Amino acid sequence: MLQINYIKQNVSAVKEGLALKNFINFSLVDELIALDEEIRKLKSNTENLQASINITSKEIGALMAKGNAEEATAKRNDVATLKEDLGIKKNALQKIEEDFTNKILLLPNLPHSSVLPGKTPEENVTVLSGGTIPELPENAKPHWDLIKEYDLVNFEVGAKLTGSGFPVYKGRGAKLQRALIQYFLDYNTAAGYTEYMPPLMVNEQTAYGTGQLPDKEGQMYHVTEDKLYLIPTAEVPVTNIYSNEIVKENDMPIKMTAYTPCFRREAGSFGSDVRGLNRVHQFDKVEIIQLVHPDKSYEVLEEMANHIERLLQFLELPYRLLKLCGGDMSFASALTYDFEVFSAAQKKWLEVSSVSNFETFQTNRMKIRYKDEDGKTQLLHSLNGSSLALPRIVAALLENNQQEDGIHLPKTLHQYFGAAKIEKV
RNA sequence: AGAGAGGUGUCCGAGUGGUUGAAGGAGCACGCCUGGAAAGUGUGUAUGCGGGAAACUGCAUCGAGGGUUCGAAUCCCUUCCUCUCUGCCA
Repeated sequence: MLQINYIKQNVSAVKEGLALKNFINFSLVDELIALDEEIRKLKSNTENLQASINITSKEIGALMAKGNAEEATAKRNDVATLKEDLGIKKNALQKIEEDFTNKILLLPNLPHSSVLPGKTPEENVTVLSGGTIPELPENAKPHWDLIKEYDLVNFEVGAKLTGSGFPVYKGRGAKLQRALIQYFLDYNTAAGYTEYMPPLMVNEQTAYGTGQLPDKEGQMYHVTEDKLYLIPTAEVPVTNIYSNEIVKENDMPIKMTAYTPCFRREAGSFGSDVRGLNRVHQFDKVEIIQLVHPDKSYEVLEEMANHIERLLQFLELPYRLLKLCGGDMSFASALTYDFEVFSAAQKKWLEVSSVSNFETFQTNRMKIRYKDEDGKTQLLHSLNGSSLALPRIVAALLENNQQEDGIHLPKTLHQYFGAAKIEKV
């Protein structure tokens, strides 16, 4: 959520930023400023009324104590008049405030000054790349064939149990999941991230904190009976661990990692994007999250990107890093990098990690703050990134490493998987 | 799931309608005392929003939301959470 004081002081910069994010309803900005003025006026109005009521009430108390009932009654009547007036004004204030809140929630975060314009994924910029794309023979198979051939993942059974997009991992397929999760967590904790295991369902307040609500309501599974949402990413519960906290300056940066399944309705997806493991409703992901001093957040963003890049190097996958253009960034993000790996048989770049700096957009909603040297309360910056999302990593690992005698796993996984390759059955 | 008890500041803890934003204690910060430390001692020590150059000041907040009242931490309703017992259960 943007801060109204900032908006008021930087109207044109705000509008430019919104334009970069393809948000062109500028009149909303002007409307918000006008509403804020109105709220201020009404507020001081009601507060003054309340102040005189408070004073008179104390006077009544004093008069009662003295036994001066007559004067007390007179004062009571005064208060009654004031209260009537106050009631009307308070109602008006409440309505305007609601209106204001609903409207300011519609504003996306402003992009960082380095974000380039653009409306579609095609306009993202490749910042760097690494690894080598393997030369596969003509008959190389896409992962959806390999998982059948090696009996690793069964979509049909998943569809029977739940529905499409809920894979059942089996045997070595299941073990590969477990190995990857274990490896990713070890890699993250070695870098100073504290491991968490959060709940997989969150309440409304928590979903609102990281920006899933009200923006992405339809993308989450909703347990209506208990008013809970299945988490679309560990970011939601884990970032909220510090909601409504004032953290000590020495405790920054806060570095957290968590493995969770992620649940996404993916309404509106179709075509080859959803083939095999490319897009599913339930998948495993290890996430890294940092809460940092605002001066450090962009430094930390680079650090997190480096951290993820090294992980992809250990996995020996060909990768590239994209800097997202304004129009392709998420609602809450100020700057986002996407890591993609090349899945050599389907000849496709697949997004496996998204690293973002949200600046104060989330922390403002969650009220995650610290005290600066002057004793003033300031918002932290929040960042997160996947390290990593499993299904597409698995897709690329299977496709890129397929050989005559089986799928050769990268060295770093041998110990975790308990074997150097997945043999043919 | 049923019955009961309870949720107060960083922590413990008092407070059942009227200078209570909240006693007392601990902790913490600064000062005094000390060769240094401990002990002792003095002062200070919540958050949000608004006004003010500042001193300071207004409003709100005693789990959350609503209500009664001139006035609520205190009374009523709703809701969440914690604990104890019973039930159920991995």
